[in-house]
Amino acid sequence: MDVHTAAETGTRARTRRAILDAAVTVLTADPAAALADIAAAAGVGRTTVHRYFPERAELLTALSKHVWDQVVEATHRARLDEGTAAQALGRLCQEYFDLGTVLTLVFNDPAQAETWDECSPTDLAVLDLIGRGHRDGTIDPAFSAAWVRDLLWALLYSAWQQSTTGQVSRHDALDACLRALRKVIAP
Amino acid sequence: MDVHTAAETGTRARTRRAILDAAVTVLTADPAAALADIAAAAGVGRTTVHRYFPERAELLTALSKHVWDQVVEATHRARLDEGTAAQALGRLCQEYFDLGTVLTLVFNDPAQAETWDECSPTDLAVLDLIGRGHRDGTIDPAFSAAWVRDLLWALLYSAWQQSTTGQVSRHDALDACLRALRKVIAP
DNA sequence: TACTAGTGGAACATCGATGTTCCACTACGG
DNA sequence: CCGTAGTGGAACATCGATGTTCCACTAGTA
Repeated sequence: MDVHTAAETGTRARTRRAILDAAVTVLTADPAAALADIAAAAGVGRTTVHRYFPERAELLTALSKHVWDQVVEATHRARLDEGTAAQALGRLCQEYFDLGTVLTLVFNDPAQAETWDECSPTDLAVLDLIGRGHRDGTIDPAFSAAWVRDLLWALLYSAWQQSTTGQVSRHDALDACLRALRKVIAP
Repeated sequence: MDVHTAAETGTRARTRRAILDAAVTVLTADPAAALADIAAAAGVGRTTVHRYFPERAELLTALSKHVWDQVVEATHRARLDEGTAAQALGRLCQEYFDLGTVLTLVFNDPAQAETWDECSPTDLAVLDLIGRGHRDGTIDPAFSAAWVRDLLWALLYSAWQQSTTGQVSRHDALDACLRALRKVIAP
């Protein structure tokens, strides 16, 4: 069957996906959740989880990669090199926001820090974008690139917080997030 | 001896304090850390930890209260009713920043959420302060009170992040944090 | 000096999460 | 209809964290 090299068959891919999605949901709520909880959330048996990810660490690694791939895609969709840097940063903010609380998972997990490499191409692209904003005058040079990047994440975290606790609609949360971002980076 | 009602003797108070401080440090780095790690960090035996906090949950509760007390004190020191609301919010930001990463602990712990009551007097005082800012014209009314409060935490988180990773000095991190805060809330 | 509070460590029992094995069941394509 | 991929569940072994008990040690103090 050569399962390892070829793409997995439909059923297997679907089950694998279901487990990863459930893991995102459950682990976001409780990073120390047991595999049994994840299996239940995915609607599969605990045995099946072990069939796809023999060890917990492997599930976490795959999960990290799963989320990471989404980040790379989202960053790509934001077309960082089009328009002014401030506009591109706004698009990036929207794209990341759509990924949901997923990101807080890997973002806060110290064990997966190596996967979330600060020097990854994506992170560098974001820093470059902010540097471009410093030069094209659409981002306040008084704030360092690293600070603006961290600020972006912090604002997203707040926005997710607001929309999760149910006080605010997703749309309003994103709107406030974008307005705050623009105000801060405005030169 | 009536240990329970009277204040604890010097030695006991000191040991208790050492355990709580160590717990803050260790649990901030890894929320799932074992009691043995906390004991080691505190420089006491694991048995001693159990002597002060028979169950892990009791340690977490005491820890939460420990941190919470610091927040209440910091809020008080910020003298929220003096000067303009924007000035007071700046002072509050500084006071909270000085508490360090301690706050991210309770802030992120879902199990301790009830202690961190959203409707606590302190939280209400902060929301009132922002409301005052809306009226006295020093805080942009386009941002709701809850959003500004969450924003404050988000900025603090970023600032701590920056100063922890060692790229930026504590002073510079706080400075950037305050400047960002002022820019966002400026009407 | 003797007494006591406080401590550290060894040893043990317990519990929950993890990982493994095995078997029965179901869906599905030949 | 039969064989196979995929699955669920029971049962078991293991491991680490937790909680408990007991005893020996040390620093103060009457």
